[in-house]
Amino acid sequence: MLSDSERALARAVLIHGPISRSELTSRLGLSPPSLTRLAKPFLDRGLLVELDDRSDGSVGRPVRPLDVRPGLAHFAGVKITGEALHVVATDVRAELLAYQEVPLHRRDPAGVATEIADAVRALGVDRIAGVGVSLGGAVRDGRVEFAPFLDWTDVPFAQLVEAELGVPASLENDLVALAEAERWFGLGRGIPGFVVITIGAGIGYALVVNGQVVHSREAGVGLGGHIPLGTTGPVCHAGHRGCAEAMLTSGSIAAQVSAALQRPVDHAEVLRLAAAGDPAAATVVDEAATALGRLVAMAVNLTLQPAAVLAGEGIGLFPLAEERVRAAIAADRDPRAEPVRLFVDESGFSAWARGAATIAIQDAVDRIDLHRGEQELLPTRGALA
Amino acid sequence: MLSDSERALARAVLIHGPISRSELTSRLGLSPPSLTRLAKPFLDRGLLVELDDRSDGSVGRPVRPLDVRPGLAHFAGVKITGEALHVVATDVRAELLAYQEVPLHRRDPAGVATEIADAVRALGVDRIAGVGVSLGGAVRDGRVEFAPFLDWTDVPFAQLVEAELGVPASLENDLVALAEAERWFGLGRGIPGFVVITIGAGIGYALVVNGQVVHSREAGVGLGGHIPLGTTGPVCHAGHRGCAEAMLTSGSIAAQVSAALQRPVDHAEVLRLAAAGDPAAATVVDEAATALGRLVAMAVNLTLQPAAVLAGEGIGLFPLAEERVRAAIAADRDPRAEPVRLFVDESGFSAWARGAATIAIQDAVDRIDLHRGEQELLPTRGALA
DNA sequence: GCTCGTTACTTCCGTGTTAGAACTAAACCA
DNA sequence: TGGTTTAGTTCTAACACGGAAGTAACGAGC
Repeated sequence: MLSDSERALARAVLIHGPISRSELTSRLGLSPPSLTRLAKPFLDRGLLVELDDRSDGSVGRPVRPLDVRPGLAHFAGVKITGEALHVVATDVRAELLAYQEVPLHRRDPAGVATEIADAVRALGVDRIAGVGVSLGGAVRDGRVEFAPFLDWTDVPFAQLVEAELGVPASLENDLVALAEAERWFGLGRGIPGFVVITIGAGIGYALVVNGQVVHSREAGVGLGGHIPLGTTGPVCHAGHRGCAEAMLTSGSIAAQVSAALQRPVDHAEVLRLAAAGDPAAATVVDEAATALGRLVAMAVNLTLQPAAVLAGEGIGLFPLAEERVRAAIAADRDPRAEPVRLFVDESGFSAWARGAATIAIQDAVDRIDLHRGEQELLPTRGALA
Repeated sequence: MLSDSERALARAVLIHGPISRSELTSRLGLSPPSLTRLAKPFLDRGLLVELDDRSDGSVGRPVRPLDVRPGLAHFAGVKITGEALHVVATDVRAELLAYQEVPLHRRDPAGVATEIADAVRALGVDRIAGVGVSLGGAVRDGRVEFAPFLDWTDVPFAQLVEAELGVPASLENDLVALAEAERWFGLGRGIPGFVVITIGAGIGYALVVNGQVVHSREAGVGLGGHIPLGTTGPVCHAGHRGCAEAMLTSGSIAAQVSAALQRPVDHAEVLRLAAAGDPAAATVVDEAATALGRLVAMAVNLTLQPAAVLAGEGIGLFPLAEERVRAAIAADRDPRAEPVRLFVDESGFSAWARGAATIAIQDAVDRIDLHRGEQELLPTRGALA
């Protein structure tokens, strides 16, 4: 519906706005006349607005930056895990308006769709123009091809959610969605390539190269989890010693400390103990930090991308042992190579749902039709009611 | 000089030709009228020709495939190592016409340029339209920014070679050039993404994602070489035990077998001994094969690209222990993931020079001017004389 | 306080690229 | 011999783009 240039303009303003036309010309490689022509329909329809950004002191005519109209629409994002739904409402830039975790009672597609609809409605955010859903597994064209933790195969899940909520639903793999969020609105904004590593219940991995998330059949499989990182660590459920899963997942870290202390401790308590100086917890956290550094180093070495975004609910160990992580990266990296830029997304679980919302936002941009209808980003009135 | 569509057409015919206009429409996303219009100037100037590909049995009007005019031009490719020049002459599709290795006597830029010019002329191939030069190090815009093995810093080497030979010279990092060759004319043709791993005097690594070679400041540094692959192997010159360099380079393999046999053997002899069943050589080769498999598995896991091209002068060990390599890959890979497609370029040293020639070919395509001059791909008469 | 320079943006218009519709070309087939 | 199928061409209208020139809105300097 949008031409390539129109879509590029919409994305650039969404990601980098407020932004002047003159900066857009260099960023998009278009001439000033083209910018005027392209921006007009967006302004006419009220999708974009011109800000009155009065003189900043420099000479010349002041800029009239373009921005997305405030309050244009809201979006919902839902990450499905085996036990719960993590649900967010965001604005058009994926800024959080509300976040909630609700337990998941049913596992069948129709039941999950119903619970998603209830949870999104319960956020109490109006004017939701789209909902994004992400989960671990293989996803294509709105269908869940394969989701092991729910035991789903070839489920047309987007249309189920769409039918329940009455707004367009978008479906994506959870790691691809997270990578998209970091690329558009997150820590990776403006960086052409980076790896995304998440630690939590499992190890997640995604990759951005040349400003594009690598979509691969591989994305749903969790290949990063079994990279060998040490020879002394515990054994993961697949039988590898010292692999990423064994060294870094919350469960494995908690189990190691529990064994050392002879009492059950959970991951959060491990971090508290380590921060308080408990030697057993500190040792495990230090080992994990070294393993994380090795994983980052291998990933950036083999992808040729000298930047990494760390995220996930288990990333709390990073602040406790940042020096160890950086030392391990440096040890596995050629000193002539660029230093690795590390970005840590400490938002935990909500980062996943924010990723899902980003997918909904991206799809909404692609649905804009400048030649028809009313407020294109918004659903029919009362759809969520 | 060429528009985007013209360049896309030229590249598609070069890479996939002979190819019909109708197949080009779907490949380039253009309409039949556009194909007619775009192809005409190429045909008029004699750069492309229509083949008389008589009826293939199917119904309908027979196709008139487009192809590059036979014998349109030749290209030279030169790979510089510390001790020698590897020089090839090729046709426009980087098919080898001649190959020669000549020892390098001088190390200064002007001297190397002179020896390159002599070596290219000595090939005795006429109508050379461009020369490509590749070497290990950081390269940009025809300048060698940094080449440790020659001790060069910021040398405008392309213009030196151009002045010596009188034909356009192109300069590129050796691994990027090799990856470009595999992508356009080699084993990776038609595959959207793959990793390139070379073994020989060193370990080389390059990456193709979304049909594009990843150009990175990192490319010249050799980051793949110190990936840890085993705990039992020898120690590399940087002090890592069991890293890719220690396990896989020709020198390290020869040294291990020499130590075991108490006499000096070179890499070629190691392969002969291993093939003949010598236990010491076979053990070292098997260990190397396992390490190679681990390296491939890690690279494909972390780049999300389920294909790998293996090349380099040390790849002779692959046929001897292919099963070990594949077993090692499978062991480090999730069984749910796609099987890794392995391509082995056994052309040894000439693959490097062919990569350099590919860079010259790519640059020649970009130099085509349909609105001026005579035979654009060819240099002024007698330039090489 | 007027002009001048500077930067931002717009209007006008010519150019070049694109694809739809209709057409021609060249085969097989009944 | 005429219908069917596939390939490719011609004609033409739409349109996206940028160059040239014009307008807008500021600060600076006299």
